[in-house]
Amino acid sequence: MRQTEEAIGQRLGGLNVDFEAMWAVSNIYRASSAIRNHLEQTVLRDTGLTWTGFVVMWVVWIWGESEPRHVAAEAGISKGTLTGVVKTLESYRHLRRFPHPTDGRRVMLALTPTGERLMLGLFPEFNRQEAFVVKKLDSERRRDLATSLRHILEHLENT
Amino acid sequence: MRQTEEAIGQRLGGLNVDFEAMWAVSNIYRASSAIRNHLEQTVLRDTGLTWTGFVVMWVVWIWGESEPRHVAAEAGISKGTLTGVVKTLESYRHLRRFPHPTDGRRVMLALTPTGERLMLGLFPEFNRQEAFVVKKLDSERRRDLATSLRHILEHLENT
DNA sequence: GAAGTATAGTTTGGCAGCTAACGATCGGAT
DNA sequence: ATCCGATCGTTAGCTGCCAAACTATACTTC
Repeated sequence: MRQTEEAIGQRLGGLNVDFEAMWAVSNIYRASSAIRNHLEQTVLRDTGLTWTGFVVMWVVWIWGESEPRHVAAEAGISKGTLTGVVKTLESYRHLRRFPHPTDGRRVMLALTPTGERLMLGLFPEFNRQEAFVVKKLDSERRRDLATSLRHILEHLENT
Repeated sequence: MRQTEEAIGQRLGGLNVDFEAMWAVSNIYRASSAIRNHLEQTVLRDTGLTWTGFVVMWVVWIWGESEPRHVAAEAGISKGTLTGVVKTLESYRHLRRFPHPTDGRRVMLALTPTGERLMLGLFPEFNRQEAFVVKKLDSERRRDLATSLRHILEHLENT
């Protein structure tokens, strides 16, 4: 890691680089990948669920019957991706889709009983691993981290 | 966003949830996705490069001639993924691979002259967008953010 | 009833992401 | 010289990720 910083210093020394921004963005991305891998290799491994599959189930679990565009927005993925993930979760019998009562364009999503049971058993484990991930940060730093990231998200959403 | 928190409070109220950890992890992931999209839709769009394509070129640019497993580690992706991304970058003539002088198992990677020129023009733009991404945070918060994330990364790497 | 505009969700094409297994190569021990 | 264990990079299979285009449906205006 220190070697990396030296190599970067040497190559980019002559340029006018915003290193604070660079490290912030780089670390967000790397932490995100590492966390996803960690969760997929621990809690999610035996379920066959991917990170995104879990998140989609979680959103439907939280909100109850929902519509695809809303679930996609809450999960932070595109509608096209949501369609693909729902297809996968349907094949696992964790989630089902059915027509909207009055609008033929719309679709409703809900967890199956199997999916509900899975979430009840899985979420506490998932949350324990989330706590493990941030274990080295004290409470204040965790809140500051979440707050800074929310500011970034809001800034990008208002662009 | 506030509605989301209310729905979560209602569903998870009876469980013993570490909300700080949950929000920290969730926001890391969402910020990461949003940042990648932003960069792919702005600076990288006209180049045809993906986020990961850019990162791989950047790593080879910083280190000079490199080997795949090293580039994969620096870029935070698996060796299998690195092979696929290198294939894409080779087809764009941005990067080339050639045999290791003495070890038949190993491969060397280097940017082509075209790739070097692209990085010289692209990186300052990329870094400007990185600065834009974190624009709403002051200098101290940016450093704290990068530091907290590095602690998370180190913790996960030592598991 | 017809036309125009908008919305919802799906499909398409292409790229990325992982793990696990594989083939090629290397180095050490015998 | 041969064997064995380890390493390197690639391949296979599967899932996720996007934007853009498409089809079906809804609503408003005339």
